[in-house]
Amino acid sequence: MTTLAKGLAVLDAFGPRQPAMTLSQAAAATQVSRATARRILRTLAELGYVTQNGRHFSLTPNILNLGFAYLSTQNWIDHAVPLMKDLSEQIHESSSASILQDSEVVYVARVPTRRIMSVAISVGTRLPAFHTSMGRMQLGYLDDAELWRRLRAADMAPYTGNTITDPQALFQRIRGDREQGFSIVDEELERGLRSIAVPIVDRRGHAVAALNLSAHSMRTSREEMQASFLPALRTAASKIAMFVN
Amino acid sequence: MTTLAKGLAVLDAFGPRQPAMTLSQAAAATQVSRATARRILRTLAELGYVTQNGRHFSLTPNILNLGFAYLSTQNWIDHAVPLMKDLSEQIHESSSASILQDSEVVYVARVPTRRIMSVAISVGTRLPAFHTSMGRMQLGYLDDAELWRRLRAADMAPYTGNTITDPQALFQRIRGDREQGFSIVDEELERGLRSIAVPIVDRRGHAVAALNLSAHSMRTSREEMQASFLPALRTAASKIAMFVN
DNA sequence: GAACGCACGTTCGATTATCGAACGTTCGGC
DNA sequence: GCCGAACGTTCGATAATCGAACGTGCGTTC
Repeated sequence: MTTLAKGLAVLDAFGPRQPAMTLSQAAAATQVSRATARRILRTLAELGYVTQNGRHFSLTPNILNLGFAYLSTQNWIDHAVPLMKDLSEQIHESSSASILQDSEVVYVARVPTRRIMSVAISVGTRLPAFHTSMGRMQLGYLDDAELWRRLRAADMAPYTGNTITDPQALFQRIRGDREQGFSIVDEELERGLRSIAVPIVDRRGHAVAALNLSAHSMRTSREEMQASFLPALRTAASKIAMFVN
Repeated sequence: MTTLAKGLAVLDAFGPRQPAMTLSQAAAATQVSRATARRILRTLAELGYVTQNGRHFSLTPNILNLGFAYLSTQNWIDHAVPLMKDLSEQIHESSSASILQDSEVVYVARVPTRRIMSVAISVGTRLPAFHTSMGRMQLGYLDDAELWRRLRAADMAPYTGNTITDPQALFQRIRGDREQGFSIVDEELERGLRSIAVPIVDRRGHAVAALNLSAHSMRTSREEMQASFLPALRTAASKIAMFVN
């Protein structure tokens, strides 16, 4: 394990549970010696990524630069947000964009209306790809071998009674969603939550991201989603797609 | 310069201008040898922070984790967003929260309505503290010596004809804003933009952040801001303050 | 189309930063 | 106010790191 890896591990160790850590706590949390933790924290402090008051080290807003370096490389996101806002206002529901990363989707843009999910979704949030509409849509663009690899790698713990956990069933569902060009997921991640997603496809035909709308399952039926959400969602996605390279 | 510092410099080197870099480009951009850049990029790839396709390395969404590590240490932000949304809906204008970092404010939460600024503001965006309402409000909580230090350090390039660039005048303005408990900035950063900010104060009396509302200067007068925006803004800020430690 | 030049990625021994164990220090409990 | 434990710090042995040299692939020229 290199110093760089350890340093990043230290940064990663900070979180809601550990907003501030002493040298020893950081060492324990990242499995490095105290001497190492000391050097790393000193370096990070010099670079302005952490501050030390007393014995406790805590993160500074400077590390936002690192995190947002990724977002700033994805120029299309900037163009997507206003389009998503229009979409959200037209449908009166929250809209999100996410990209697929292994077996998770990572939210990269979000226009919320009222909150319906128990967990607060924001940019950077990760959700299990196999149980979300945006995840399934993007997984559908993988070839069979790769899709099966990820199906085997992911743990299929059910979130609700509706969660599809059978790999074979998931495989067919994902292939079917790809076929029809959209994915609707009904209360598989959370009771009362229904969402619909379409892919954002670049000019080479690759799905670089997915765009969705989500709503209360009681208020919006599957049919209603397909009839009234889908056309607007597709229009927005194709507009956004014009900005991806 | 340690390896950790160089590694972080490489991550930092990625941006809108350089979404993808070859090994040599990264080396040149960060002033390290190609051998060093090679090892760093290999390590970052192993950790999943960058991917290599062909000769080009690019960032993966994993680095968002790093950025959001900071936000997740600031628990109050999660509680602030719904309150800001209420505020924004009540006033029909965008609301933002930011924290002061040296001579810049860093946006940590934002609830947009229609867009009025030329640059898109999002979480992580930085603006010059001395020419923003949120910045001035937080600067007002520094003691004289520290405030003067930052006044001297900042470059005072005017953004519009209204921008206050005289240090003495800025000092008095900041002290006055602190006195009255709010700051209104009129078209100093961008023509047509007027905004009002109040501090978010912890129980020790420190300003941990600022909260603002911004509007078109033509549509909302200074007096109107103070009369109708300020009370709601103050209420929201004091509610948010209850969540800061 | 072949030869050249150039820039790139890669390799390897000298060098330097790094790590584990021992040391001094501070804090909390009794 | 003493003791014990956990903490931060130091320093020589060690292992990762760096600069210079190497081989390779690509574009350019004649």
